[in-house]
Amino acid sequence: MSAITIGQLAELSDVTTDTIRFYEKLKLLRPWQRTRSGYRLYDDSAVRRLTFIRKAKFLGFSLEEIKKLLALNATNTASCDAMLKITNAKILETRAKLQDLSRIRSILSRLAKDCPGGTKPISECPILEFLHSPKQRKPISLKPRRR
Amino acid sequence: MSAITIGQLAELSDVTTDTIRFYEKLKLLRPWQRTRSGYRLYDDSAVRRLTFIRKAKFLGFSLEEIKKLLALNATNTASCDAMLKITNAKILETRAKLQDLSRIRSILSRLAKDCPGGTKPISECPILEFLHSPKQRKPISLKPRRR
DNA sequence: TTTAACCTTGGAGCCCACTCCAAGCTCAAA
DNA sequence: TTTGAGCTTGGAGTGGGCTCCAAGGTTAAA
Repeated sequence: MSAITIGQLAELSDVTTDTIRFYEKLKLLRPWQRTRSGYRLYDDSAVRRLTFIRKAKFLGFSLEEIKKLLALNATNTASCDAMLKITNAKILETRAKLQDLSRIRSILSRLAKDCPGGTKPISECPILEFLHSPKQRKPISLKPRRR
Repeated sequence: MSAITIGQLAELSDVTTDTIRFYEKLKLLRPWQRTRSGYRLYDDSAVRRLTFIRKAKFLGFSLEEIKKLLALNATNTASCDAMLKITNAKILETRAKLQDLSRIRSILSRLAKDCPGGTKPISECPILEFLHSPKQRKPISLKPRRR
């Protein structure tokens, strides 16, 4: 069992010491113990825990959500079902974002295609025209579904 | 030329008066004039300007970027080319975000597919296993398989 | 004339996930 | 023993886009 300092943990986990202390404040991570002088000491499980946090963050979970994931992980009563439910919810969330973004991309692409570019005066630019037009027109619909 | 108050403009544009004042602070929008008592008065062009801002925001432009768009729009020397360039940059940006999200979705989907759900103890959950694994390993690659 | 709704300003607060700082203590190497 | 890197704490700042508030002035309708 190797005890490491916060700086070493930071190095190993590719985060800053500030981030580790910040996670501690949010109760995501606690040092295994402290030296008499108050230095935080961590064991290997801290590295695994930080890996967990980083990967979950990468998948789009907020730190609050990650806290729940870690809590779930710590129980021995919970079943896979719980994780699957959370994952499915995140999939839906991600799909919704993808759809929004994809709609935006297609609008932008159409505008770029319609814009002649070159030296045509900007007063006739179809992109600016679109941005000024009060409502979505037939071929391009605007409303985000939620809000 | 109908002069309207900030409240009426807000109503017409579906934003709050606070937002309008906030945009004014950022120099995105100025009242056409003030009454003697200091009330802001707007004309129709303010509605169009707010429409412009809302639509550009929807397309993913930041308020700072929108300021530049509005400036461009106000010149009579600029050409379509400038708008096209900005639009193409935003398309690239959007595509990058789409790719990131799409990668995340495919990882999540794969994890959901691999998780048996039901009452299987969470200690054997492949999703948690993935979150703990230090690097992407063989069976679950972070790279999308197809595309 | 009264009242309620509207407007004014400056400034603070919010969300999220950090990031930076100051003042001081501890530790390992030379 | 000295030096310099590393650690401690609490608190403030960042960014983007608002959102809310207090204290007071203005306006339109009844």
